[in-house]
Amino acid sequence: MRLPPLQERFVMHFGEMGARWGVSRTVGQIYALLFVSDRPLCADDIVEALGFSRSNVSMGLKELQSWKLVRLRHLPDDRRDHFTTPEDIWEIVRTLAEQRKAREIDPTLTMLRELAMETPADPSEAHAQARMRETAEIIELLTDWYDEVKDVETERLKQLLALGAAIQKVIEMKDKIALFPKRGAAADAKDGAETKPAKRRER
Amino acid sequence: MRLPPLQERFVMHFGEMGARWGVSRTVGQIYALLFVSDRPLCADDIVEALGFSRSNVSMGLKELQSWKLVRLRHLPDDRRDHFTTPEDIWEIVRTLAEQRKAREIDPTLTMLRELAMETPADPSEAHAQARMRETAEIIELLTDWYDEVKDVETERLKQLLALGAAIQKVIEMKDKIALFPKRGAAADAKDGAETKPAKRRER
DNA sequence: TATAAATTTCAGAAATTATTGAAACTCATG
DNA sequence: CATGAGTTTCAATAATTTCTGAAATTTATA
Repeated sequence: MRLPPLQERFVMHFGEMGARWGVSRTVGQIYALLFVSDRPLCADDIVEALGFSRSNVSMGLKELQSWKLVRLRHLPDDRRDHFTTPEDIWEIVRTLAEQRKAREIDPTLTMLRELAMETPADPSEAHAQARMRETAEIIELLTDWYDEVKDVETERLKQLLALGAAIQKVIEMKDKIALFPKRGAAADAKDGAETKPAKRRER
Repeated sequence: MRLPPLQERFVMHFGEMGARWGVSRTVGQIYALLFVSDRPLCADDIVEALGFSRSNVSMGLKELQSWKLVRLRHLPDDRRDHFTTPEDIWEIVRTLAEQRKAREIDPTLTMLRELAMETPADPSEAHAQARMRETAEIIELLTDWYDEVKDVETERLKQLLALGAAIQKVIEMKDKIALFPKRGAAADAKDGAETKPAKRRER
């Protein structure tokens, strides 16, 4: 590996981390390298920098493309594919969240819903099925939240994050204000959850 | 494997998923089995149900204990250790979040902070270092948010989740209300982020 | 404290996953 | 439409991880 020291440490760390995230060490390192690079890199650049075989790099790039984590670019007077990561790191965060949801959460939820529907032949399965239903409900709550929040624009998102748990105070305030109701219905001042527009349940 | 059909499918699925989550298939299956079981199970029960070797089950249980995902119990008139998962699934969600943060995020943040502090010998590292700094900032924003929200009690948390992106409306409302300021400072009605108590930065 | 049940350790075997190099393929260009 | 740079595929091999069984250790109780 022929790489300046800071970059090398970064790349090494993400190699190890990648392994915990369902990609191989190689793929993690390739991504880390692209992420810190100040220009698009082609496969040969990566071979040069990390010392993997050409074919390994090719497969790694293919996998990163399947994760939508890298972008293909073409430089003038160079036929080779070059790769970059988005300039905007928030975009990367969003892509990661989206992909992990699609690969881990969604299939699990599908399975749980299937199992929740069935009528077990063996009555001893009742408890297990109840737990599966409960799990599905919680996952639905979390993914519904995610689906709502994921499209909030970055600046707004930062505001929400900065508020953190203090959001509770704001909700309490809103509840008090609801004592002067806008529309006909007399709001329940104790429970802030009612204001949600209407539960989505397609997916 | 001697297990009724719904449980078997559930256990199999979580075995595969576990593999994507940094635990082995075996560990995933053991956890899934404990999760749906209506009583505490001992190692022999697990061997019986899943057909792994006794020692494999022992190591799996040890790993689950290191994740704090299972609880040790003792039944009357039985010397064997028995294991359960928490009744309250939200508690499991919290433990998972806590553990994954500790194993994946915290070490990464430490490394990024270290690298961000150093003065690169090679000036070509400037861009890489800038990206690392930016990454550290975003991770800090997210983990600070998490640290604030993680202790919110479950019912409150459900309310927050149910609000979802609609929270923006509440913030806008709060901003308007801030036009009648409580204390001296005249609030900026455009930017809701200022109300945060003060940035924690210990960890 | 002896003993027997329960659990853990650990080195090797088995299974899985990652990596490579050679060959096949693609496709813009002369 | 032939060439060759660039890319991908794939079977083989290397590396890693997981799993096992036998032996060692721990622990409750007699």
